[in-house]
Amino acid sequence: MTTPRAPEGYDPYAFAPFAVTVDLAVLTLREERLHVLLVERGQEPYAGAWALPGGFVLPRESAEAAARRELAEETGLSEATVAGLHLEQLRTYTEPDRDPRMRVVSVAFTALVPDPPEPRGGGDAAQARWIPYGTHGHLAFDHDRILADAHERVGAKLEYTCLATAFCPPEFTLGELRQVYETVWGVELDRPNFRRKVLTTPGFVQAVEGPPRLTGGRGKPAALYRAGEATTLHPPLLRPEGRPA
Amino acid sequence: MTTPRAPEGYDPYAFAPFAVTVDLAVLTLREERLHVLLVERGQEPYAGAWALPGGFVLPRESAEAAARRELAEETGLSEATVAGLHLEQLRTYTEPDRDPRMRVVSVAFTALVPDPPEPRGGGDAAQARWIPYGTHGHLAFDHDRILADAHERVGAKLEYTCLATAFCPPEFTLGELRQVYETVWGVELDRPNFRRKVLTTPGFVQAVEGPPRLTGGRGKPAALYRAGEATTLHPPLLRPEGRPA
DNA sequence: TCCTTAAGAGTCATATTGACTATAAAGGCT
DNA sequence: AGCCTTTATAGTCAATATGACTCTTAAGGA
Repeated sequence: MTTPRAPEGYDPYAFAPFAVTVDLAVLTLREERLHVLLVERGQEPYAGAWALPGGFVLPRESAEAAARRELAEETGLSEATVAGLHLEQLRTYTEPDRDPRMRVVSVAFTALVPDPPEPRGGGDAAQARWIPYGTHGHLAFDHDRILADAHERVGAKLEYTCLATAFCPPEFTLGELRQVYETVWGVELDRPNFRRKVLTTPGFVQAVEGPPRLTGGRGKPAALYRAGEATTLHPPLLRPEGRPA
Repeated sequence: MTTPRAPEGYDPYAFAPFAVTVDLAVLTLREERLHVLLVERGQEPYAGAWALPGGFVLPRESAEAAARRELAEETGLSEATVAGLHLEQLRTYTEPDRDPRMRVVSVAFTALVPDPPEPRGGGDAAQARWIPYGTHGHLAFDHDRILADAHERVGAKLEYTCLATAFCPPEFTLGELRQVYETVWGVELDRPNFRRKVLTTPGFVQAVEGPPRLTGGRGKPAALYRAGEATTLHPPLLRPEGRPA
């Protein structure tokens, strides 16, 4: 009846103080596999377990700023580089017992990184490493859930946005772009059909002028493309089989 | 350098306490228009302005539980009814100055309500009302942004999920379902094509047996349907014109 | 030189959509 | 009663988009 209603009637005793953190699901492609940046915990609880990188939101900082700061710290990338990366709020995790020590609300972000650098080991006893997605056991806290949510979200957004280019360097081949879809979705796509779809979607990619070709390894050299101005795909590029689960 | 890293090294002085609230964008359809549930603020700041309903998250409560509790309080619907409504986390708003008094992080939710009841006036001086979307002026705090984000999200999810049925009562006609799309998107849809799409999408709706028809007003009586078991639409039901903006 | 790998150009059948036409079945009016 | 308006529902047809393939080109490796 007299439960506090916000934003009227701020009573200093009407709310409990919460700690607010950010957790990052940092994804990248290495050697045709999806990898996640994980840190090994040095302290209890969950000492020795792997966890998503993250940290406290500072008193005068937004969650997004905190996430970018942590991302730079954990990956060793410069602030300027990190400023250009795709970083997106995923969801906020608020279960009262998600941290056994105290009430912590965590704003989770998904970050996509092309060309992953080796992470610098954390200043503490913890190490940070790129781990192939799915090969880590159970993560600390509710990070299994966060990571699964991130993977699902990224997979879904590949269908109807141009997100895939965020996994690629500034210039890329259509083969590399197709690899993104195949790796995240775990399926094989038909090359000619994928090519047709990408090239006929206005604004998805734009051809790079100049030396029109580049050879990476085996096979015929491929043309290079840059990300276009479009952000959404209409019509979408749907996964095979239909169901997005 | 020695910025606190979570989840290791919890230092009680390493983080500032935040207040955590929920804000609700409660949407419904009344008389072929999209309406949003707003409360009038009785106190400073923004006294007299309209705002989204919301309130503090209690010490042992998840944000989702807080949102459902607030939703029941503001709409006057029973807890059992509210338990069945579509409630979905939208995004978390964390700008340091979003509340001029103190640091408040707000987890925003979108709720969809069929058959809207008149809201009960709040216990305080504030009143709660259904307002046609777009006819409210500027809302308090960053609630303009939250409401716009909610509208955009709902519009996008209509394309590739079965969300539209959440706006409808348990049994509805295809005309009512089409109204949802037309109202949220602000477009007119071709009746026969819409019908074909809905009926050929497996699991979107299921025909109601028994008295196969019901008359609401003018025109030929329409058959009744219930929401099906499907949650996603494959292929999606895209907005006309392409662009989702 | 031959084999393998991948890019890139096409073809063809099918599936899905968008634009329309037509009929049916109600209520409101005159 | 007779007509007009409104909405539901059944179809048709052409334009698109997609999925499954084939074929050629241009590398690298053995």
